[in-house]
Amino acid sequence: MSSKSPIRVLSVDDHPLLREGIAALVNSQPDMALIAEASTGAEAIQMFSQQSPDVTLLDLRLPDMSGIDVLIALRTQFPEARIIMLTTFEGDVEVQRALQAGARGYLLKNMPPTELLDVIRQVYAGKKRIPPEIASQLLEHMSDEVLTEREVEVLREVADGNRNREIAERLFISEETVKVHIKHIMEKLGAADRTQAVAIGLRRGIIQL
Amino acid sequence: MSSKSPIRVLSVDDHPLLREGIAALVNSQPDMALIAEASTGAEAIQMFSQQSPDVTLLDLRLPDMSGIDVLIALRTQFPEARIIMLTTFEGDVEVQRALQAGARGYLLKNMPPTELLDVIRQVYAGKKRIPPEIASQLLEHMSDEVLTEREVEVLREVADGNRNREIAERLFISEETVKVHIKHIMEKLGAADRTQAVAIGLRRGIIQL
DNA sequence: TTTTTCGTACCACCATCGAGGTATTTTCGG
DNA sequence: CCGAAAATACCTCGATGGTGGTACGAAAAA
Repeated sequence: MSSKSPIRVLSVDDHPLLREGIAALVNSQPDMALIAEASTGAEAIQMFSQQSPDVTLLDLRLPDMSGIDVLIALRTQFPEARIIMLTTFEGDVEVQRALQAGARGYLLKNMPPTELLDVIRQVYAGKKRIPPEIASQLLEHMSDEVLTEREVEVLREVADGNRNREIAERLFISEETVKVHIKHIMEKLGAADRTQAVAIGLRRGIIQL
Repeated sequence: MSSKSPIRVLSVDDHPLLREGIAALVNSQPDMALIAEASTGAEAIQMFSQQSPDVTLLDLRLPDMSGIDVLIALRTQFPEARIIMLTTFEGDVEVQRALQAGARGYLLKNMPPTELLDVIRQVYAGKKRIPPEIASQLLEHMSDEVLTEREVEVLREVADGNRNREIAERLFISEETVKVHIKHIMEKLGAADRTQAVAIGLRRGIIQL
């Protein structure tokens, strides 16, 4: 066992302090080695290409692009990439999209370090690992209908405080169509009005502030 | 200089990985020493009482209570406590409340480590230190009128998707009064309608999801 | 190919919201 | 003790939002 080569880990996060913590943790394990770090999506893709890490820890929020997009880019170029998403929040939509895009793990940043090490080893061994609290939250909205692209777009406009007429102008559609979209959004999210739809959309990670 | 006793630092954060990063960073400095850590507000207060740190790094979001409340509790018991708030977000209201409650510094977690070290030294030396980007954001809303307790309460109800009549029932006031409150809220926040008021309230940290 | 989903659009109708104004009581700081 | 601010309440009225129903073309899935 001690002769095996260590698990080569790439850490992608825009918080230097957190990267520092991950580095200390990973390097303290005899069977792991942090081989590279990145703080942006572009850097992440470059580093991955150069280093071909065994396991990649990927933050969901990066300065230049969404972690999901990095995930998709990496999995497209390197289908066998083993990637664990790391995030502060628990919007179920983000989790769902990450898993669909091929993430092998999904961790909250406030989890105990042993949990992270455990997940790294499991994912390296080819398994998938999602903590129970995230899995259950995911199941809760499993049967929910998903908003379409257009609906998300409209919801964003609503969150900006635009009136139906303004949204219509901005999206080059009629006010009536906007109403239909909003009706569907409220039905799908179980919201009583547009305001609650925005609140739910934010809580579930469908839109961002 | 080398004979001086080091700056004794207490780190309070519910993210073990981040604490690990802070520990590594602080302990790498010859003039600093991390003497204790805490992951909850209660722990933080206990640790502070026991250790009397020179500088305390305090996360804004803790599992048991708000970082602001911890800050207030500490400053009440120990008026000379030198506390630096550390957070992921930039709601100006949080910053303002923290500074009013006597925080000596306010840092975002994605800042470079040298910045943190710098602030620790400055605060230890008795100075206040708020990074320019936070200060400017604060100034932007300096002249804004502040929402009253009641208005915040109403805004929370609005965010939950309640209609005016429902809010009236829940708060035991008339629907007309609710309208007046909402009118004032929109005026103060510069919102076009209730929905945008909620979005702004969330962005500025006036209400939480 | 047929069926379903999505986006588009229109209509009528009622509920709700928001603007504008006035007024009373309480509370709090000067 | 007085003035300002806050919370309460009522009124009117025009603007906006949300419900229900129908419809059609395109694209995607079956």
